[in-house]
Amino acid sequence: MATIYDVAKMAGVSAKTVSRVLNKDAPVSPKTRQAVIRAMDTLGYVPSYAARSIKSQKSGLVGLITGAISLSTEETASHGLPEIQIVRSVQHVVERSGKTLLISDTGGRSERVPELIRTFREHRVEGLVYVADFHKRVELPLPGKDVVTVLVNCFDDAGTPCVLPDDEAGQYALTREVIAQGHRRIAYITLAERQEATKLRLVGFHRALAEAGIEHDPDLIAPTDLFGEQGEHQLIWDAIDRLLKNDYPPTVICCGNDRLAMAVYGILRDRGLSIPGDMSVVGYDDHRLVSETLFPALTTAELPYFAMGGRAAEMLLDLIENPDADRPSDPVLVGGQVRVRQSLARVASSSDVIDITGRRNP
Amino acid sequence: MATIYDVAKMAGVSAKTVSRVLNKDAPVSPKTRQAVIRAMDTLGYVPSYAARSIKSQKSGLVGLITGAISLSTEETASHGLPEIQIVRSVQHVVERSGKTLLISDTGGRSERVPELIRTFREHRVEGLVYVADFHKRVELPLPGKDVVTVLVNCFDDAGTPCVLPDDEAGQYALTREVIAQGHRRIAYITLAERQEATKLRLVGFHRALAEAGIEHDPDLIAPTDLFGEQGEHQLIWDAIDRLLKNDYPPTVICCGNDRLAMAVYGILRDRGLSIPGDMSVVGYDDHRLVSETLFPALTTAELPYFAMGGRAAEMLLDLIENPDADRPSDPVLVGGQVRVRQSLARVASSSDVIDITGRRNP
DNA sequence: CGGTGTCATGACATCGGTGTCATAAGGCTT
DNA sequence: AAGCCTTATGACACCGATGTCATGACACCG
Repeated sequence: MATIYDVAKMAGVSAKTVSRVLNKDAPVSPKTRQAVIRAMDTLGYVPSYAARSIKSQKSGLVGLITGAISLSTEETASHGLPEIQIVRSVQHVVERSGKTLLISDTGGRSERVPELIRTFREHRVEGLVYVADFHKRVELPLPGKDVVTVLVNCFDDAGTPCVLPDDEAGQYALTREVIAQGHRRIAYITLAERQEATKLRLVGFHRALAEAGIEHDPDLIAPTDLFGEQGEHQLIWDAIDRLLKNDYPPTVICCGNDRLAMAVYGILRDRGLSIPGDMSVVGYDDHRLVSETLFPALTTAELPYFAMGGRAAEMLLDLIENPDADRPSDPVLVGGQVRVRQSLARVASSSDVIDITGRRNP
Repeated sequence: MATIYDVAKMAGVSAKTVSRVLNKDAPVSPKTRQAVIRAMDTLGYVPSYAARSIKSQKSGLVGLITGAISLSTEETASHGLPEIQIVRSVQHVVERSGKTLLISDTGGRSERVPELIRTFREHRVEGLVYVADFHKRVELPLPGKDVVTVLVNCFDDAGTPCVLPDDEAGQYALTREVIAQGHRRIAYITLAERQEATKLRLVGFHRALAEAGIEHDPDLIAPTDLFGEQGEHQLIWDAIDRLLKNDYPPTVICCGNDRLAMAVYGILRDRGLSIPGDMSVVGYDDHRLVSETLFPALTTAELPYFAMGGRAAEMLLDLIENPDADRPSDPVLVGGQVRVRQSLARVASSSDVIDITGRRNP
């Protein structure tokens, strides 16, 4: 590959002059500039980033680590949640800033993280982004003070800057929408309770119910601990079975995520219920592949992965620019939209009437 | 960040000796080695890749471009197909070889490709992988002879080495499985006919039918041109409507992909048909999120993205090692498994009986 | 005891750029 | 015409590693 000296020789000038043409940091006579540019074109010259960066002490690189990054040996059969959206938006923002993103995937083997960090440090990355596959607490080996770090979709106890989905607000808004459609008997099949998102969303769920004066009925909450194992359909079947056998069965089932809603669709119909005629179904995530394709299309709350990634990247670039500015100690929460689609039906006011008698909502 | 000179000074040796400890390319006395290692640890020293690579003339970098990379302005609302699996496996193989992968995403704006290539050349990548979101023909700006290139999930007219899914064999094997379950009236809702995959899979489909002595019935083929626009549910509804109104309706519907199958599930049930009791459904892709979660779980053919990425990465690394070896001029085809799940039912031999009378299979 | 070989180590050049400073050429002032 | 300023350009050092070659210390041999 051609070097700046090859270009200089061909153009009959010094290397420094070529450098000036490249960087436009000093005047060059039009005639010389032309000759230099012609030589660069002829040789297909592209300046070497490596050579530049040893001199300038700036690598222009940012690292990103993704893929089941928790160091605790926790089962994490992440079922293809599109955390890739986070990566895409980080990429987008970083690239637009003129820097280059190095992406590493642990492939679920979190013990490799230190090794990846070492590689990043060899490349002198100026910043690091950690992306988790779902909202979780993590304990991470940090790269050191000279590499600023931002966490996305996860947080640690060390107070590392982080960007998180606002699960509480999301579930709250979604549940309000369900209530606005007249529903009063609202079931909720949650994900594993130990998940951060589950805890927060339950808070939002209950807040919306309380605000609407709907009393909490524990029989309508069905926790499921799914992690993509065999037999998870059976678990969901049982949960639904219990809900339907309730004396006052629900008119809508809220699901912990869109994937769960997909399974619920099949099971409800297998039991002869139509959606949303006999039962409304609501998801969470707005996993477009699922929510838009299911028939009928799924009402759900957006997990704002794209926005989160962008926000995190901007924070990181800012921290790289001003390393001494005091970093926000609180997590940055990003809210998402509620997407109302056909799976949520308006229910007749009969329940409202009964509501008034005080019998159905004890 | 500490340099090799800082380490040398602290250890009381020359930089070259530190280099020798790092690279183990010459004997160093145990005592000196200890002192050097202690100094490296104290300073948190990590050698600079940039400095190394200008000297060695090897960057140790491989570039990857993904995201709607066709240069023709073609509508490509890729609906989240997990081509990310390709990227993951390329990453895995490249990383294991000791090199580092640079990933760029065009974000659907293919006109940015030349710009991305320039950035890669600035970083002196030794090889380049192009990943397409679905099996397609492309016309690409190639980076030049000093950067070997491999295409994945796409091919060009210039004979660039490429790795493709064996769509013909996949659909053939899948259809054989359907036939083995006793089905004779087999419908096929295809994707857009201009897609490479569609053409090839139709060939495999017909080959399997012909081998089983089942005559081709054009009324059972329903092409749909879906690209995630509004109203695509209506298109699928119409296609199914036509199939069901057939005098001899099908006992199974094969779908162009798993996403389509997901929509078909909903529509069939909305019409009161149970799956697979009244109608079997078969997909393509083995998009696990969909195929395993749908109830009942979906029978489908694997699109071997993971294997394809690994294969492509190995090819590329090989080409980097031996740039002069004659490259394979034919596409490398990678086959996938057939995944039989509950959505495909065995049909009673009644059809076999009728088969013999020759009335149902005209 | 001098010569020779081995081992451990260092001085210095080099890779491809950029920052610093010097200098030649030309135009303007007085 | 001498002096001065501006403009365009080049020589050289430097960034952080590694390759080449030299050198000093020491052991071994005859």
